[in-house]
Amino acid sequence: MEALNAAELLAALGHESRLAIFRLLVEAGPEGLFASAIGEKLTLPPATLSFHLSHLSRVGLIRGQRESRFIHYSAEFSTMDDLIAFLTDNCCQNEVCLPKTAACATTEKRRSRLVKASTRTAPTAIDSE
Amino acid sequence: MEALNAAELLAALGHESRLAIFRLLVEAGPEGLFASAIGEKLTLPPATLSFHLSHLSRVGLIRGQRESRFIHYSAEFSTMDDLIAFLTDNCCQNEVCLPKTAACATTEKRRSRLVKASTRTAPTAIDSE
DNA sequence: TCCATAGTTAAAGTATTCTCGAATTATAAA
DNA sequence: TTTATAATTCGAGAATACTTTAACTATGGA
Repeated sequence: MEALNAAELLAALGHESRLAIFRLLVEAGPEGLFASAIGEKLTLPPATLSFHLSHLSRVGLIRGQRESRFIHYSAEFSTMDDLIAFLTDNCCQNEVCLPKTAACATTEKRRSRLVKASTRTAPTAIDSE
Repeated sequence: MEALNAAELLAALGHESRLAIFRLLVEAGPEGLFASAIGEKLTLPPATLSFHLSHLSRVGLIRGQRESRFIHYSAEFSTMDDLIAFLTDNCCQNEVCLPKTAACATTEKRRSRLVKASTRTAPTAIDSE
């Protein structure tokens, strides 16, 4: 996987159709789904579906693999994980967070998996493994 | 806070400047920062900064509060938390995830805090308390 | 009151993204 | 072969989003 921009990942998910596709694949788990199944569930025209699938693939959130005439898509869980880690990393300057902010509480657990890539004032890239 | 769309939250974060603003505020913690301090750190023209601050405010990711001549912004941690919960909710159909997918592992911990709002094929809203 | 500062809003131009029909590629079956 | 199916790429129009200058509002101090 390439070094990628967190903003790019978030922008990719920041669209109803792409988010729906991604959630479908997250729910489906490692087995994933065929493109046609996704298209049926979401009733998207083939060209539109393909556009969004390739966008999600490009940023590394999903992965497609041809199987005979079909293409089999699955979520890239590690990318999602890196993204979540990025969002919560260095939360509250690593001080103890307020009771409500569970997001911060998980930061420590994720930290070990985190590839450090963000500078403090210009957060930019996530290097995946 | 209003019922909001997860895609809207993600789209709001899916822009370099807004993500940088948000991360700055996440790092700053509950104390937050003045708008002017954000502008200086990121060197954004006032109008541009204001545009992005109001976008982030509108979707509920940050909050601004006037303090004399300054406006004091802080991250809405609960919104970020809801968003992360949404992303990982129902991951792998709640089966045990592969070793790598820590995002799934945290789903259970977050579930208790989750306001159920997503339908399976058309994920849409996050109701924040 | 008048001026300076912090920040927002308005408006308009520019750029980017989204959608979907039509054409195209890849595979498989008749 | 020829035909059918699964999916992608092309291309052009429509819709959104981004940036910026200029004008405006709000607050505080001289």
